[in-house]
Amino acid sequence: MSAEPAASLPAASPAAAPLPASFYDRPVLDVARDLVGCVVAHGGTSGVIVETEAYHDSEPACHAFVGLTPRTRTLFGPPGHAYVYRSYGIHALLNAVCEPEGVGAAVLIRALEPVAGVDLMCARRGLEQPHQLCSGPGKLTQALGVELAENDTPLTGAGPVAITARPIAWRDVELVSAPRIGITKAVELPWRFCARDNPHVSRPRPPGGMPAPR
DNA sequence: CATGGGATTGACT
DNA sequence: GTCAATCCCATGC
Repeated sequence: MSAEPAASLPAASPAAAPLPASFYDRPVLDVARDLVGCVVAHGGTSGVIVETEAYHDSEPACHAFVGLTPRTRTLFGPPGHAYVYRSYGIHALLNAVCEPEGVGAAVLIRALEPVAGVDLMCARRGLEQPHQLCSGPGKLTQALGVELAENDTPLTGAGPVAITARPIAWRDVELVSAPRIGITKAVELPWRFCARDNPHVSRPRPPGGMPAPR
C-alpha cells in the first residue's frame, strides 16, 4: 500500500455534507484509516472518530466470515450503511459497511472525541468526565444514543446517523496501528487505527511511537 | 429446541 | 488482576 495524500479525500466543507457511498466502496483498511478524524453525528450529539478497527470476511474475527446469515445481511449489503449489533447482550456497537455489495466488510468505530451535545452525552452516560464519555465502542453508542434500530440505515445523509469529512484541524492526523481488541481469532492483524496520543482512545492505549504503515 | 459464545463495561478482590 | 450482566443468533441435535 502506498501513501495517499489527504488532499485526495473528500474535503471538509462548511456545509458538512455526509461522506458519499463511494467513500466506503473501497478496501476496508483504507476506509478504517481515513475515517479517523471524521465526525459522527446522531441524536443531537457528535464527535470526532479517534479509533477504528477493520473487519473483512476473509478473516475469522469478522462476523461475516461465516457467510450470509440473518445476522450478517447488513455486512454484505451496500457500502455506506450502518451495521449495528448487540455485543455481550448489553452494548450496541456501530460499524460502517465497506467494500462493494456482496463483500462482508466493515469499520468498527471504537472511540470519539466529543464535539457537540456534551451535556446530552453526559446525561445518557450518567457521567461528567469527558474522557470517559466515548472512549470505547459501547460507550460511544450510549453517548450518541445509537441503538439496534439504526442497523442498516444509510450513513450518507438519509438516515439518523451521519458521518462527515475531517475538519481542517484533523486533515493530517497522525495514526498508530495496533492489534484489534477483544477478539480471539486473527489476533495478529494490526487492523486497529488510533489517533496518535489522543486521550479519548480506549484501553489498552497503543504505544504512540510508530506511525501506521500504509 | 437447547446450548454456547461473544468486535464490552463497570464493579469488585 | 477477576468476574458477572444480558441478548442475539449460529450451531447442532
